[in-house]
Amino acid sequence: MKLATWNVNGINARLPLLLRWLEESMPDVVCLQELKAPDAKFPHEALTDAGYGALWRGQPSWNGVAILARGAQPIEIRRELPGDPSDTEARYLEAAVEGMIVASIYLPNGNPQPGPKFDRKLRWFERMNRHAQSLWDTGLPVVLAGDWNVVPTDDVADIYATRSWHDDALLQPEPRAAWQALLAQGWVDAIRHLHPDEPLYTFWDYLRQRWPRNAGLRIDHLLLSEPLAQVLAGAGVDRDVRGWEHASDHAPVWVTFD
DNA sequence: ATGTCGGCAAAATGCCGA
Repeated sequence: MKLATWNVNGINARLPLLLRWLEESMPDVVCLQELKAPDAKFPHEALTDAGYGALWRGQPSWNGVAILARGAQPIEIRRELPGDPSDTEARYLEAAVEGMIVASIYLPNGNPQPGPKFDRKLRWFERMNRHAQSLWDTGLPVVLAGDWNVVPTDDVADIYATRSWHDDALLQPEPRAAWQALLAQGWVDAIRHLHPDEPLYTFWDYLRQRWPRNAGLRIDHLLLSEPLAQVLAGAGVDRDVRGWEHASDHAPVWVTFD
C-alpha cells in the first residue's frame, strides 16, 4: 500500500506529468493540492482512464484539493474543515479509502507576515489541530497529508542553509509551534521518522535557480495515526519529478505500509 | 526590488497569489 501527496500547482497545466507519475509510481492513494481549477474543469475522465477513482473540491483560480484511489472510489467524509463557516476556500477534503481516513490538506501560506493573511494561517492551523485531535481520538488509521506550508526546523534536513526565508511565513515561530502541538497529539511525521537527519526537501521555488542549486524546503508532510505508524514501511520524495520539464514547484511525497 | 510560474479577465498584457 502506497500513499502519496503532491501539490501539483495547477492540475490541468500538470495533467501530462500527473498521468506519467501515476503510471511510474503506481500510488494506491493520492492527495493533491493546488488544483487551481473549478470543479467543472477537474480532469475526471483522464484520471478514470488512468484507473483512479477521484474525489475533488475545486475553486476558480486558487487552492483546490483532491483524493485519488487506484481501482477504488474514495468515500467523502467532509469537504470543510470544521470551525469557521465563513471559510469558503477549497483547502480541505477528507475521505474513507482503503480502510483509512485520509485528509488532503492545503494550509494557507500566510505571507506576507505579519499581517491579516498570517493571522488567518494561524487560525486555520488551530482549527486543523482541533479537528486532528478528534480524528486521533477515534483510534482509527488516519493520514493527514498535504502542503502544510511550514518548515519544521532551521536544520539543513528541513531547509537549505540560507537566511533568504528568515522573514517568510513558512519559518515563523507561531506556525512551527502549531506544528509541534500537532505532533504532540501523537502523530508520526513519516518522512522524519524514517529519515531523522537526511535532507528531504519537497519544494523548490521557481525563482533564482532554486531547483538546480537544490535550495529546497520541506513543507509537504504525511502525518500518521498510531495504527498506521505501526505498519509504516517506507517514506520518500520523488525528487526527479521536480526536474521534469514543465514541473510543479513541489515534488510528490509518499509512504508505504505493510 | 528582483526573479518564475498558473489562472484569469480581457483582448495580448497585466494582475493576483504563491
